[in-house]
Amino acid sequence: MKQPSSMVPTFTDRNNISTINNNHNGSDPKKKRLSNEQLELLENSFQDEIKLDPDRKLKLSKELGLQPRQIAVWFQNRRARWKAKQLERLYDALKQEYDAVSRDKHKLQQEVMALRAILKDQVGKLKQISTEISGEETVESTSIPISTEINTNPPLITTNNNNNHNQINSECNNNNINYPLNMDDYNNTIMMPPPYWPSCP
Amino acid sequence: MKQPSSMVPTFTDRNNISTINNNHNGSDPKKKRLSNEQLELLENSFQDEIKLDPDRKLKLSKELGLQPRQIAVWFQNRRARWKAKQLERLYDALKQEYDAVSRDKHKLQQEVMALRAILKDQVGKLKQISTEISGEETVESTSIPISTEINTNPPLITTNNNNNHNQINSECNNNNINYPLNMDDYNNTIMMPPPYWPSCP
DNA sequence: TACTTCACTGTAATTACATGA
DNA sequence: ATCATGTAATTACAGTGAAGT
Repeated sequence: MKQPSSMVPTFTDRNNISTINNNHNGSDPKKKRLSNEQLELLENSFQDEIKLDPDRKLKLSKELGLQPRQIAVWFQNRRARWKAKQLERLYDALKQEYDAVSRDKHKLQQEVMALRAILKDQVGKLKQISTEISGEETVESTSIPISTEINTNPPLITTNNNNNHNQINSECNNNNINYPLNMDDYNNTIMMPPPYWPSCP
Repeated sequence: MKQPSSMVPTFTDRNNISTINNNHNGSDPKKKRLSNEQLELLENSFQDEIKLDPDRKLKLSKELGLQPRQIAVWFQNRRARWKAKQLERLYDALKQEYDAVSRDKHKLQQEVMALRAILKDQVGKLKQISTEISGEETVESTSIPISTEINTNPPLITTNNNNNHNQINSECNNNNINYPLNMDDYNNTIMMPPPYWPSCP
C-alpha cells in the first residue's frame, strides 16, 4: 500500500563501509567520529585516570589535535558509559550470587526435612523404649522447633534465565509482525507497564 | 487559553530558557529541544506502544510539526533510555530477592544447627538407654547426614548495602582526594580495574 | 528457483549540547 | 570552572521483505 518512494532522498547511507575505516586524520569538515588513534590515546588516558584534570586536558588536546572542549566532553560521555556498563556487571554478579544462595537454600530445606524425619524416627524409638521399660523417664525434649516461616517458593523473580540481557537479537518473530528487536528485553522479567518516566525533574 | 510563555507547570520549563541562550562557541543553534507539548504527546504515544510503525510516525510527524526522522530518532533514544531504566529496576528487584533468600538461608542454617543439636542429644539418650538395658539393639541410624557443602560465607558480594546505587553522592572522600562523584559506583563492588572497552575490531 | 539490490526498520555506540548542582 | 545527567542527532551495523535480475 505504501509505495510512494517519493520521499526526500533517504539518508540511509549504509554504503561507504570502508571496513577498517577512520583513515581520515586530516581535516574533514564533517569529521564526526574520532580516529582510532585518538580513541586509543583517550582510552588509555581514561584507564589511567577516570577523571580529567585541566593539565591533562590541555595535553591531550594538543596531542590529538582536538578542542579541549572535545576532550572534556569525551571524558564525560566515557564516564557515563562506564557507569552503565558497571551496572550491567553488577547485575550479572548479583545474579550469580542469587542463584548460588538459592541453591543453598534449597539444599538446606532438604536437609531440614531429612533431619526432621530422622528426629521423628528417633523420638519414636526413644518413646517406644521408655515405654517398654516402665515409663520412668518420659522424654521431654520432643519439641521440634517449628520452621520459622520461610518462603518455600519457586524463584519468584524471573530474571530471565538467559543471562545475556545484552545482545540477543537473533530471531524473534513474535507474531506475524516482524520485530527486529528482541522483545526479550522489552516485555520480559516482571510486571511494569512502560514506566512513565520521572516526569518532571 | 494557553499562555505562550510558561504553560504546563508539570514540567520544568526548560523551553523558555532555550529561547534565550543557544549561543555557544560561534555556532548557530542547531540543537533543538522539543517543546513540552511535543514531549507529552510523544511520551503518551510511547506509553501506548513502545514501537513505532510508519503510520503512527507520519501521524505524529504531522501533529507535532516534526520531521518523521525526528520522530523515529526520538523513539529510538527513548527505547534506549527505557532499557537502561529497566536494567536499574531489574537490579533493584533482584537485590530484594537476594536479600530475602539470604535471610531464609540464614534461618535455615540456624534451624539445621538446632536440629542437629537436638538429634545429637536424642541419639545420646537412646544410646545410653540401650546400653543400660543390655545392648540388645544398638541404634543403627546414627548417620546424621553431612551438610552438603554449603557456603557459610558472609554475603560475599558487596552489592552495596545501600540499595540506592543511583544518586548517592553524599560523601565519599575516600582518601584525601575529594571525588565529587560517587566512587561508590566506581571502585565499589568487586575487582575490575576499569574494564578496557571492547576495543573495536 | 535462487541471488542480489533497495528501502526501510531496528539496536548500539558516539558525539555534542544543555542544564542543574 | 567541572561534573553528572538528560537529550538530540549521527554513524555503523544487522535484519527483513519486496522487487529486479
